[in-house]
Amino acid sequence: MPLTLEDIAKISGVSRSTVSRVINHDRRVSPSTRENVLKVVGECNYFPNLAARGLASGHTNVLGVIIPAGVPSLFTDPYFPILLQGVSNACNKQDYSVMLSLSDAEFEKRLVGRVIQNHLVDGVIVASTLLGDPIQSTLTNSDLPFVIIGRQPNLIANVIDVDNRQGVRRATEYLIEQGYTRIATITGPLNQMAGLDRLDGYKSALLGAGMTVDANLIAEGNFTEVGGYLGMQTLLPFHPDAVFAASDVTAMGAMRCLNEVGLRVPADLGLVGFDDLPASSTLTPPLTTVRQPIQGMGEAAANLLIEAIESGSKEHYCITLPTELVVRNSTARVNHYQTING
Amino acid sequence: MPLTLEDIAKISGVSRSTVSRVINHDRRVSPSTRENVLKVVGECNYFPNLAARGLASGHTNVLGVIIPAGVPSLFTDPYFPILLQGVSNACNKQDYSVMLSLSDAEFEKRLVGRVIQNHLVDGVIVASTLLGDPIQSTLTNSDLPFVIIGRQPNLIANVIDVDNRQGVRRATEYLIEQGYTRIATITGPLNQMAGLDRLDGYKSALLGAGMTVDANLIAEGNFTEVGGYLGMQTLLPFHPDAVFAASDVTAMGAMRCLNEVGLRVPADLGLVGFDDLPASSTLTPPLTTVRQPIQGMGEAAANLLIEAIESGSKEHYCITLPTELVVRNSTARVNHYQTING
DNA sequence: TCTATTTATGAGAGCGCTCCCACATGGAAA
DNA sequence: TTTCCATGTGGGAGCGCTCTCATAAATAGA
Repeated sequence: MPLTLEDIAKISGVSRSTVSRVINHDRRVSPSTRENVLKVVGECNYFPNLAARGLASGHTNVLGVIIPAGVPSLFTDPYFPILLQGVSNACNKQDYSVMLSLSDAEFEKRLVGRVIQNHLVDGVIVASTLLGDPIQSTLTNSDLPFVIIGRQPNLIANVIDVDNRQGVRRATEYLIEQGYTRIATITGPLNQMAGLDRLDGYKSALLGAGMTVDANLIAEGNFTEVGGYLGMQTLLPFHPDAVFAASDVTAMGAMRCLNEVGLRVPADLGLVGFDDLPASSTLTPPLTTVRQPIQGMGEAAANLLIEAIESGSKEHYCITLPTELVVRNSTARVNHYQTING
Repeated sequence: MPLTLEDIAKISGVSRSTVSRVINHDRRVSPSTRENVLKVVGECNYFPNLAARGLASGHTNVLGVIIPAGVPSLFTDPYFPILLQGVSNACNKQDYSVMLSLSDAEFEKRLVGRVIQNHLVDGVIVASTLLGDPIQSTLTNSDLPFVIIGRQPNLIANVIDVDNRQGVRRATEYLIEQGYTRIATITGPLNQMAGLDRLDGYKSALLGAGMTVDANLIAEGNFTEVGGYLGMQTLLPFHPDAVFAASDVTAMGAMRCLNEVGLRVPADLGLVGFDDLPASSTLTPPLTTVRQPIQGMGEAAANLLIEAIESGSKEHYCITLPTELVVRNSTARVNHYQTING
């Protein structure tokens, strides 16, 4: 039988209220009493019953993380584990716990209702939503605080995002500066804002440099390895000399395709990814990529949500984290002039 | 303000107790009353407050999933997402929720104590433990039901495992049957039982076939891509003609290394993995591998845990799921005789 | 018909906590 | 001295459920 507040109070020779104040960091306790109580709490290995606390106080110190069904990259892209680790780290630091809700299509609605309504969580983080996902309106209509990762059009909410458009634009500009002229892209899923924004960044860089956007050089992918592989296959007949892949995993798929047909990166084609996954620096060749702080996004989302919960403020914040172009060997353009004449 | 049991009772014209019985599937309610109450519950979109339920009943219908710190493959191997999806599916079906505890090293002890002690979860699933991880004894000493994925020596507990040894033995035997004679392995981390068991299966197949175990043909890996890459590098000087990689991701790393030095799979080397990840069938060449039902393990763990929680039984079950050798092109041994003379 | 048994429902206590209010102190201000 | 407020502490109510027990109604057995 675990100890209760009452037990700790009795042992420390104070009242239940005082112990409650101590464990909730209430200032109105004398230092000596506090110290004494904390000692007993430590010795008895006491942990408050969160159900009771939740019932009495109306909050549980639990954040929900919802990953909607129908995200094809869930099983192949380390994006989600890394994001979860970020959320988890931020929560650990602030004594929050993480409730994970991986909905499968079948239970999606029931699940979301349950998570939102049953008062188990103080707020939710939605990782990766599809455009027009009903979860957005469900959450907006509830009065549960929430944070969405990845901006959504027309949605006033707490949003953590990364500057997809600018990051991709910079990467594409870099390819242009390197002298590539037939720059293709394998996009992300175009039912996600991140996919659209990255495509947009690619286009705007080309247009900004006075180049034209060639629909033949745009292949739709879905952030998966297989998507990258297939996308590269459809691009091949149009002879691109560089490819921007909308995620590192996509780039890996593209690379596999290139290996198969005997094309070399970067000798025959330049390749740029997006994410900067841990694995990307050890690819052959190491991948030039747009780094986004995935773990940082998880942390930021958790922190913003906790802030919203604890302040009770109805303000909405939209935090856009910067990206950074990481240049590696996959875009080390061979200087043909030198090669031919050297 | 959300509705309470009391509200539903008032609206339906019955007592709180009756509504409680209805939502808890208690048989002792007349069909007409039940139907009536259910209608009101549906119309009002009522969900019970889980904190209150938890407090009153002592259980929360929440399972904890603990992934200990220090698992290097967490971010690179889709094993964990797939496992989580399995757990999640089984939980969704039985109205349980999943509490995820990704401990980082810093907070590990506190976190585990909190999860176990604070009565937020009815039981925990430990995914992947390192040998001698103190979490085992912590859990054994608590009286919280738990299930460990992956057997542990000298641990009497609920265990879900896969027949690593037999699966690998079969795969290695297959390599022997194919005529490979210098069969190497890149192991998993040898501080995990799965790593040891797979190595053991490899050795036993060789010995069983009257072959010798050559320490030069054993490279230690850690289930990561980089581990596979480095492992392959250390094996190369000893000229293996086939490699069993202890995970598919490890095999991918090995393949990258082979590509770099210009060795071809399967022409120059046979390669076998373990897992059968979704991506493995689309590699070039498609990977021969030992399939383990990762999602099934997650489901089995959740089901076993829920069973243990609801029965209150102190019995321990050890469920070992079967593996299956999936033969693909990465072990399509070239028939040299035919090649030379054909 | 009357009691024994079953079945359906309601009332009350209490799970372990938080939060509000009441109450003692002990100085500082009047 | 009295009045005031700040500070520290204790007591009580009550969060929304579940669970045990009591009671009412319906059925069965004598």
